[in-house]
Amino acid sequence: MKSPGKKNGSPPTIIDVANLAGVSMKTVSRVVNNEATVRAKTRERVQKAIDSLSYQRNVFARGLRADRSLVLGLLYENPQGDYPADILHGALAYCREHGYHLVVEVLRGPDMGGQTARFLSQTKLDGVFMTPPVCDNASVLKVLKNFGVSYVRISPNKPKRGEQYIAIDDFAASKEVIDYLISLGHRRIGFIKGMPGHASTQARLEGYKSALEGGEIDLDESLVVEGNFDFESGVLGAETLLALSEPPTAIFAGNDEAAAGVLSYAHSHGLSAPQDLSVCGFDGGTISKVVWPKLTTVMQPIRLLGESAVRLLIARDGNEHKAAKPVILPHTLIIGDSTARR
Amino acid sequence: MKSPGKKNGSPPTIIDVANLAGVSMKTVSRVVNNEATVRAKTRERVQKAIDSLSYQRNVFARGLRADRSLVLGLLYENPQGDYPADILHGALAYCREHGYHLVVEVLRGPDMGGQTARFLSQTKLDGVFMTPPVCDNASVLKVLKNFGVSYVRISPNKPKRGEQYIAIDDFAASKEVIDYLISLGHRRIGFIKGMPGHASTQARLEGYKSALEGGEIDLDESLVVEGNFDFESGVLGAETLLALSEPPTAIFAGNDEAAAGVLSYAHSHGLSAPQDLSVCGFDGGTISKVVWPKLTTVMQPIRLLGESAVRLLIARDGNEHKAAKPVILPHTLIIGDSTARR
DNA sequence: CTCCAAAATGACAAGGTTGTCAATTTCGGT
DNA sequence: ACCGAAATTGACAACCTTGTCATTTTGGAG
Repeated sequence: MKSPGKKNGSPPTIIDVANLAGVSMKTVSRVVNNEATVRAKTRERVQKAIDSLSYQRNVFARGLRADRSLVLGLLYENPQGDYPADILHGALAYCREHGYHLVVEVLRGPDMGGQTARFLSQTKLDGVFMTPPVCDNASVLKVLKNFGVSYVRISPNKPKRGEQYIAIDDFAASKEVIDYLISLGHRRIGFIKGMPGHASTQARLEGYKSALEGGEIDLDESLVVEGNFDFESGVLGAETLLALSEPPTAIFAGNDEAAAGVLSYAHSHGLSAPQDLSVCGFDGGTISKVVWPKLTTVMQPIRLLGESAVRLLIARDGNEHKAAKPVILPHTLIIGDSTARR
Repeated sequence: MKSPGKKNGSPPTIIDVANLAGVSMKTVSRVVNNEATVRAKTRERVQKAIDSLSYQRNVFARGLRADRSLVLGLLYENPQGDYPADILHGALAYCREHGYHLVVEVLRGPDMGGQTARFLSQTKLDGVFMTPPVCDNASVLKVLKNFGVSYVRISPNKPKRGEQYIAIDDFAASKEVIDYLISLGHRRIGFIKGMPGHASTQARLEGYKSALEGGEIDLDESLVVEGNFDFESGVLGAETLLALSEPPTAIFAGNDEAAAGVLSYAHSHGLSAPQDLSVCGFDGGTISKVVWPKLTTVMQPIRLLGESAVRLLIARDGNEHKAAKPVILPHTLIIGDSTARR
């Protein structure tokens, strides 16, 4: 079963297209690469030939000749859980659509910069994108600059003006959650922080504070406890908060996994949610849907994060100094069964 | 910061190595490709030159010239959830280690064979691996054979003797779970099946039956209900089972997600696990750890599945008729908090 | 020591694309 | 209709590796 339009076994080359369209192979190359200096009429004729032969450029020949490799890199630290997996899925889908490949490198330990350097010197990459905490690692960023590799940061810590990054509006999303809890009559709301150093940890805390202020509730520092985005920190956070002399009636955990920890602690101590305690998470992935009760949470478009990162890198690939505007993706407040009127 | 040993900007080529070692580039090529006909002494000299220049062969030039592309493919249907993500992770890691790339293709709808054919005619692949249900799709397998692409099936339905596939021993694992429940004193054990057509669905059911037999418990068909590996089917399964005039004291769901559904149904109907009902899952991923109570489940080495698939493909790439032995990976019974003595 | 087969090595081309730069065409202004 | 500048197109080399096939070297038998 051969694909239609082929005369012999081997796939059509740029020369076949050129012959059919009656132009030189260089002009075909120009069309394929979307270069500007081709007359519309010529372009159309070439495109028709491309379609009729279902020509696809040979990735290897291109990679060999051009300076671009058509390979992008994803750097991250912790390959567990929904978050990186979804990023990866989104990125892969978009890469494939556009003929790019994706290599993944997991960075670990103290010398991330060195690992990055080794990685880059072995693989010629057209661009790199990173999730926290890698995207906030100074030595990694330095190496990337030295190698002249363009990069996109996902949810970075302190993005500089004009730097290319992608994020959601953690501040606003967090504020929405707390506003919702306040609207349900809650006035003592616990907050379990995310991983220290993560940009979103800080932004979500600010959103929390801002919402309290808007609701004319005084901030009680004892209601804000440490955490790091995992199940165990949810358990510990709940333990601390519920041991207070005046415990909270609602807890906003740093993310869904931590919220699951809160639920778990509550259940095992005879508290039922949402009757005795309202719980909110953040992420909106699988976890929020399989725990009982289903979490009220913020849905992040995580796949879209990965997809957007790749889109930006591909758009920039070649066109060196494209304006680098940050991309802020939309979020959605999901009302689950884990929150109730006080 | 350049990598050590490079004189100018561009990386060393096979010619640089040849000059340094005092041989022809062809001989270097032979060493790099581990071909047999190189004298030990020569090989050593070349290897030293390779090391001192930290030469790495250009993937594109190789791909262009050689018949092999160094690209493997992963075909699957449903890119959601832990399972495919973990497969992908394991596969990607091993690919990178060995200089291979990985492209991912999601097949959907009725014409999987046609999609596969289109995919293969566009990309020269050195091998393909598939998860269920793609790996059981007859038209896909036929297309793969027609194209002469070697493939590995993960958890296939009816593997033929001598065919290359990877799986865990679902039968034994399931039996272990039921044996454990029996050892806790349970005698009425509900079983929620997995997705129809999946090999593991059948194997786990057989394991269930075998264990009952071993425990001298008569099979009650009403305790076995349909399902399809998702949360909702766990909810529905629990509803059906718990509505029986003589309901089960323990339920073994098809996988963790379905088990989470069972827990959810139980909780919302005033039953607490494990006191009123023991629940078991299957997979051992994130879900089993974030629900309350933590699930008793079977841990599958999912990442290892992906890694092994790639390992087999790479080993076979080139050496056409390597003996194709099935690979059975080990599983582990994880005792959680969702099961208790009856 | 010579000869021969087998083993080891080398010379050269080919693979499909894009960069460079030269050649040709187009088009606005006279 | 003609000129010159700008736009468009084309010829050819180069990218790096491996397959083919010829050549050289090795090592053992005579």
